Amino acid sequence: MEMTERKNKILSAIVERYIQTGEPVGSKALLDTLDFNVSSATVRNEMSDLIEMGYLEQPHTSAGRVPSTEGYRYYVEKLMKVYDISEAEKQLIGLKLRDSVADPHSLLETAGSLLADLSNCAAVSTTPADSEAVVKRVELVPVGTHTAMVLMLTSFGIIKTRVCRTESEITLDSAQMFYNIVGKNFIGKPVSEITVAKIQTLALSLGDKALAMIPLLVALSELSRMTERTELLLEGQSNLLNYREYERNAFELMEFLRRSEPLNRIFSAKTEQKNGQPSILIGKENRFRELQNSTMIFSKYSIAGHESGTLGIIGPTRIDYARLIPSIKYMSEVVGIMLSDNMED
Amino acid sequence: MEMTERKNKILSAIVERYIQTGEPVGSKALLDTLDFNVSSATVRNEMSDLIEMGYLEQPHTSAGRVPSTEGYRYYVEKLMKVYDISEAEKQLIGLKLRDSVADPHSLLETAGSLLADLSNCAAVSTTPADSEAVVKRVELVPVGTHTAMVLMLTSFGIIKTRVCRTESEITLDSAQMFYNIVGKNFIGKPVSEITVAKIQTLALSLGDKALAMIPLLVALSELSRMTERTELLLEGQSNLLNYREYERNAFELMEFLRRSEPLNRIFSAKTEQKNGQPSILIGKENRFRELQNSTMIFSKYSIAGHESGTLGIIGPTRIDYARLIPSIKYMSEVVGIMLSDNMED
DNA sequence: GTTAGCACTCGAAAGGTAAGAGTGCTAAAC
DNA sequence: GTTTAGCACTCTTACCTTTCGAGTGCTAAC
Repeated sequence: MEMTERKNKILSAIVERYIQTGEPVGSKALLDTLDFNVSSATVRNEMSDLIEMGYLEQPHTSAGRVPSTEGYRYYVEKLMKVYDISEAEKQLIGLKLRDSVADPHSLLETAGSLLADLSNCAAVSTTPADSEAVVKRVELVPVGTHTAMVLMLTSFGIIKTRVCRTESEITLDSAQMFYNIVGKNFIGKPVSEITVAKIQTLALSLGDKALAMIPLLVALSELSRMTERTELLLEGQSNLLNYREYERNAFELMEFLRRSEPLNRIFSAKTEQKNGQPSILIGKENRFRELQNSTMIFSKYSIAGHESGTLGIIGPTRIDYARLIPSIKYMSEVVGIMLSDNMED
Repeated sequence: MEMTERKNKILSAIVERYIQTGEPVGSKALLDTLDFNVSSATVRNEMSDLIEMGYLEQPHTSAGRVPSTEGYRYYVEKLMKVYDISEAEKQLIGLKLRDSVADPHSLLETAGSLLADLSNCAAVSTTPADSEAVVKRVELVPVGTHTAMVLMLTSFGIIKTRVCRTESEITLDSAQMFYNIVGKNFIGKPVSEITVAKIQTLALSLGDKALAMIPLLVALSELSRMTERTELLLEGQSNLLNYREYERNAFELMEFLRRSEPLNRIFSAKTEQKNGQPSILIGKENRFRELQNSTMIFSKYSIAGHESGTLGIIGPTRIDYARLIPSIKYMSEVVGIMLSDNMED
């Protein structure tokens, strides 16, 4: 069967109405929405075609229709008219984000919470990570006789610090030694090369100085791990409780979101992020059972051209695609720009 | 009416059974639990006395009894036999916490998530804060030509850092100038004195150098704000969804927890934390409507003798007091010790 | 191809009944 | 005076039935 212009309009109207109300849509209720005059019977005929084509579903015989995963997909790809994000919203986003631009973690946290409020869904974000990052600079800031802060700057402009304690006193000499070791072995190398194993071999060659150096070097390797590994931030989970569709299994979904590995796997899957458009996974398109009643929309943000992290939302399938897709796109762009700005020079 | 030994035992049995099952406790059901032989009628008589005394409530005539706020309070103060926290649990806590001892934020996060798992409730914790902290040391670590990291160490051993960007290039001279200004005006002073207002007056006396200094000084003032202000961390909210008592209003409670001010107000209220015991607020004892079906148990942790933050849980009133109170106490002690250790010297 | 008409389906809401848990009271037993 | 058996009573829960209405699918006519 072919999609006709009228079928398109009807499907579109059903999806949009269902997104609004969350109730199955009946043939009569649609009539006011449609911009052409037909009877409910005609609409019914069209609807039953749409069911046959797989775009609609019927919870039970005497109820209205509900879009299927395929229906949403068709709507998103062919029918939806994407709203332009309003100037006011842009302003708001810019303002809020600028407030916490200082460190990536809090920027992503703010972005997530903003997105959660905007969408009435749960928002997820990942802090920037890059296993290909290269160590650009390392500093040791003595803070006490036995305490120092190790600071690492990577090629992507991300600065990470870690306080560390040593058994033996930190002297000018030992600091110098640390810089020597770091300069010779780590500066200019990818963070992935700063491993505990490597540090152990290094320690062997240090003799009795090893004891003083090891805690500092271990701290450095931990900084490297932090740079490689992304942190997953979750905001506004409680928003999900407002949806009928999660009445029964909100706990299951929330627990799922807490375990960050599956989400990370989704994000890192080779999703074809077509020309900068957010990725969308609707209902049954999700591989994880826990998400099959949900939709995820997410977008990678790039720091200086490198896809470094992800920003997105999770909600029921009847999410407001037309409004939220551009918001997420815009937000991830802004986040990327702000983080890129931070690494200037 | 007087409490008798038998009334005590009955009340105790009711509370403990209700904590376990969450169902109103009937007179017959109690008989097996009691270590003396009476008929259900006798128990009923005692129960109706306990209702008169305000320790029990009846959801409706033909249901069993449920402890009232006063009933729990009496149980907690007079009847409860506090379990000793097991060695295994101590070990587990120590192990998990040691893993993330590096920075206070992640330590508190781990502690909260541990507590949430342990209790099956939501856990809250606050990062250490002290408005009386004194600036001990400030460092400026240039990171790029226009980027530097400002580091502040306070008397309580807490290190905070912030990346900051300047319009004009950061030179050795400007760094020296920064150190001079800081040394003269801020070192040894309470963080509360580093205000934007103060910085503005300072800037006036700097003439054309002001432009270079202001971003750095503002960063410093922001660090001070961060030191004064605590951050509230929330873990395991989704655990609450498992309780019947939150079926209706889980959303309300979660939203309440998200707004951190009320919780901060509760924590900072002059709660008589008697000889190191955790504070307990049961049901109606809570001033906030949203918490009147809940119990909070929380304990302050001290860094080097100063109460610096709070660690606790929020759950239904039928929380396992006897097991959780010692856990929270122990955990807050350990957290305090670990954070104090960090500031040694 | 469209529409009016109508029988039909099914869920949600409302009412009615029965079962069961638990009570409160009374009067007798200890 | 305390304890207990006995019993009528209360109230919730579950289950069943009925009713109502929204919405359908089909047919025949336009």
